[in-house]
Amino acid sequence: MLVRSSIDRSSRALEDYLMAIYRLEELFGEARTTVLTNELSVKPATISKMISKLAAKNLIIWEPYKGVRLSEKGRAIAEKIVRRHRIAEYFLVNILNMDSVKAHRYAHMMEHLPEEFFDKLYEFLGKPSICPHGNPIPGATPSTDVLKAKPLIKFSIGLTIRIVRILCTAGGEIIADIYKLGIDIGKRVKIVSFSERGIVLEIDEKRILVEYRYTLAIYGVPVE
Amino acid sequence: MLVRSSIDRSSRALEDYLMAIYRLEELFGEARTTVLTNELSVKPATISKMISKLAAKNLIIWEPYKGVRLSEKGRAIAEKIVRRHRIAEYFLVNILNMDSVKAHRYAHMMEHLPEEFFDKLYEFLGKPSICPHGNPIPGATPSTDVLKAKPLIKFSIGLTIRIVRILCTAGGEIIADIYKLGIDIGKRVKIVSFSERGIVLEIDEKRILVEYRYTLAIYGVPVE
DNA sequence: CAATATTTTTAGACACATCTAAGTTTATAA
DNA sequence: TTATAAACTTAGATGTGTCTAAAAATATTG
Repeated sequence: MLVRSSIDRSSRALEDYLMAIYRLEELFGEARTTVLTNELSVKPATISKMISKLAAKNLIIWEPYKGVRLSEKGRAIAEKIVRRHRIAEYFLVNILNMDSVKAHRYAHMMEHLPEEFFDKLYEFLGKPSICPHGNPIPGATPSTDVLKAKPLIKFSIGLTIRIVRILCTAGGEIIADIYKLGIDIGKRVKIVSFSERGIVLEIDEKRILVEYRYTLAIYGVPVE
Repeated sequence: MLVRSSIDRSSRALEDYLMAIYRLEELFGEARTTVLTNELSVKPATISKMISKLAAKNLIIWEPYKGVRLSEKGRAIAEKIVRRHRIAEYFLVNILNMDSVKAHRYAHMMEHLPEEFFDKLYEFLGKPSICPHGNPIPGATPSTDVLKAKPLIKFSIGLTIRIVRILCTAGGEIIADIYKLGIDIGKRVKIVSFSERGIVLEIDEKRILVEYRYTLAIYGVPVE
């Protein structure tokens, strides 16, 4: 079979879909068609068609009209891509001095480069264990903080939480919005109350309302 | 219009074709269908079809059954990609310690990443003026050596030449073969004679025959 | 709980780069 | 210089990922 020397076209879409599903599963426990629509900038009909292909390849588990989750096989592939993505992000932020939102977008373009590139890059970077958003790089030993961290929504009123990681979606809009609110890795926030729309947080002596769709992505640990 | 966050598919093929034509033009003065076939690992019919598309877009000048050359417009695009390719190669060899043949292959996969990535990377690398194969990085000020260098085939018998640059093709087979012969940037070779098949060179006190298709790619300057 | 709105899927068309097969042009050799 | 070989192009088919339009399932609301 002939092999183009550029990045293989066929595996690209597949990897993008698995990545998107991985992220949504991380956030919501499952991936719905409409949400994938935003993640992949593609019409619902396209998502449906691709979903049935991925399901036929046993990469995902599909309950029609309900949603999809990754199979073991699919998750294994997705985790490889997540690793590449986070190594790329680390490089873009810490070596090339890109802001972390832009880095996220560019990392998405780099994540289809071959494994060996990332092995070399990872070596050069000194084998970091987390990406700039605090998310663990698969393969590295995660810190206890990262392991213990839970989404803000899981903590009770009154607790002060140190932000440890922020989950990312494909477009990067969610992380951009979150950083705009003044939330960042290492910052401390206090859970003030739960309203209908979101969580009221105290951060830098100010109170802000953070919508639930964001608080699902913000992981932290209680401050002793 | 919807925009995928991954690298745009449509521009990929176009960029690959322009790059291949650029390289063959550099080597042979024009690009023929059969040769493009090797460069792009694609059947002749495909080359023909793509050539007529590129010609319709005024990116190349096409004389059917004769060959193609880049138009001004096409050359401008190709030079951007060449720049990206050579910056990537420099990074892969000098920072990630890849051997230069493999770097060439990987650079080919990276060369479709966006301009800004390469601007940042170029900055980080200290704005080098040549790639690891000695080829100038467009935009940088080239050294006089690079400007004066000519292919070995242009020099007369008896001259000693210092190798300055080695032109590359897509697959990287040519550079790999050349390096295997013991030829490398900075080395001195003496033009012994011209045979039917190639040039007899004296290198490291040994005489070797280098086929003409290789000598076209090997650029050097006479040693005073 | 019935009507309506939203989400999801199916069906079918399209663009794109590729292929094979066949025809045309150019080059080579007897 | 004609016959044969090689290079190149055209025509038409295929696979993949996308789209629109319409149908089906699920969720929401009066």
